[in-house]
Amino acid sequence: MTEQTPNAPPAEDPPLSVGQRPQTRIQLRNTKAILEAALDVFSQYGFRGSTLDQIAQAAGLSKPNLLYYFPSKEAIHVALLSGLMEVWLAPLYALDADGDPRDEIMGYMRRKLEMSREMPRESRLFANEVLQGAPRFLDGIEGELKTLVDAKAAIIATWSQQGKIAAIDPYHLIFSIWSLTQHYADFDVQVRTILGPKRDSFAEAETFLETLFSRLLVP
Amino acid sequence: MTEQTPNAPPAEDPPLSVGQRPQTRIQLRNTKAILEAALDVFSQYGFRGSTLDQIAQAAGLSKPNLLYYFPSKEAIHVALLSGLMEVWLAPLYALDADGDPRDEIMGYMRRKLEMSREMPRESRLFANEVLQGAPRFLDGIEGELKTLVDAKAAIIATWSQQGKIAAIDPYHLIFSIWSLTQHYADFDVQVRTILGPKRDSFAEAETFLETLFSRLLVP
DNA sequence: TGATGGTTTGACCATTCGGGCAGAATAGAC
DNA sequence: GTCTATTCTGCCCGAATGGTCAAACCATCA
Repeated sequence: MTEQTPNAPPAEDPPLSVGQRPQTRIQLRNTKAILEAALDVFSQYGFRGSTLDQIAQAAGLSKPNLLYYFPSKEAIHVALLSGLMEVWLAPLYALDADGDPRDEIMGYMRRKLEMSREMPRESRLFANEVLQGAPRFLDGIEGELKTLVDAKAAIIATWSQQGKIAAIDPYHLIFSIWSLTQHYADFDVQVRTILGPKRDSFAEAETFLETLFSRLLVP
Repeated sequence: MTEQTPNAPPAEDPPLSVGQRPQTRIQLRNTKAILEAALDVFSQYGFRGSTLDQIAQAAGLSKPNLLYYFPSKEAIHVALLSGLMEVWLAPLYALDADGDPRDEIMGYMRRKLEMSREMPRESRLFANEVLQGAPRFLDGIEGELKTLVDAKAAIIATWSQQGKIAAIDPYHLIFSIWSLTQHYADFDVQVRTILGPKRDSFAEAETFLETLFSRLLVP
């Protein structure tokens, strides 16, 4: 429940004046509440499927009050996306070129699965956005994400060439980690329905993915 | 009042393949055009993100004319979903208990990947729906889908126990096939952006997934 | 050719939605 | 307590949106 997200409030979106205002306690509390509520709503209904009224109600504010802190619905969405970007990419940033190849990749997979379990809303938020062509997020994908993936893929490629892991395409390895881990968050309803209420999908997923990637990485 | 004419235009049946109503040529053509257009629109924008005007325009019809063939926006969506269900599940239906275990599973994976390549709109349609909690499709998931998966998982479990393939959870194996193949359709924008325009994501995916599942299945 | 029933449309409606605005309420410094 | 900048709200608006309906259109066949 407790969000310990180290996200800085949207530095690019000071509510009122153009000049950078020092955030008051109220501003901080409300922008936080708004982003939290928006995460709830956007991740469940997508951008167009969500309404300002929904978000306002979830945040315990009136609609005009919402618009006092953010200039538009889209601004909230963008603020959310970019604010969560670094959190979302942190596990991949942590992949260390100097670590043990197998451990690093398995660790990345584990952290990603952990994030799917702990932050399913964030996962669905990004999934919704990308699914619909990332109309408000292409910049992020083309920029920071691509840069990061390119860098880490290069590291993995080196490991491959050195025979420390199997000779597989590093990009598709990363894709496979994304898809397999996020699947349990994004398609949670489906997974749970098929597995039934008694099974712990994430616990089982961990075992399964451990096996899968162990076998995949063996040189 | 042509309110509930029993033999008239489709009130609730999938007009395409299943319906055996005495359909006019015009009815057939237009319902087909509507569902085709709706697939385009719904798969791109999700249910709430799509408008009747969009669908009508894509189908080359007027909005009232749309509503002459389908009673509501939701009816179109449901008709689409249920109409496509059998197509979507066909690859899994084809998994044969009497075939060679490895071939059957690898074949299923290949057919699924092929479907992601050939029918990305359908993939995104289901993805959108499930992502948002499958509000209009839970029946399908709880019913036909779960039944089918249970049946095929049992087959795979047998193969596992007989040592013909690795001892892995059959449900998660199926999930992994879904997630890895559909990822290339659902997150197409992301995949293409990261790989760049010159690389053929699906061709590479085939190679990669071939390796991945070969290694995973080995007893 | 005229009758008939399926097909199409323009005009319309109620609701919802994103957003604007003036002014009231309030917090915090003095 | 006063004052001021910040925060909040009631009320409004124009544009979309899902959906309705009576009338018009048109293909077909007796």
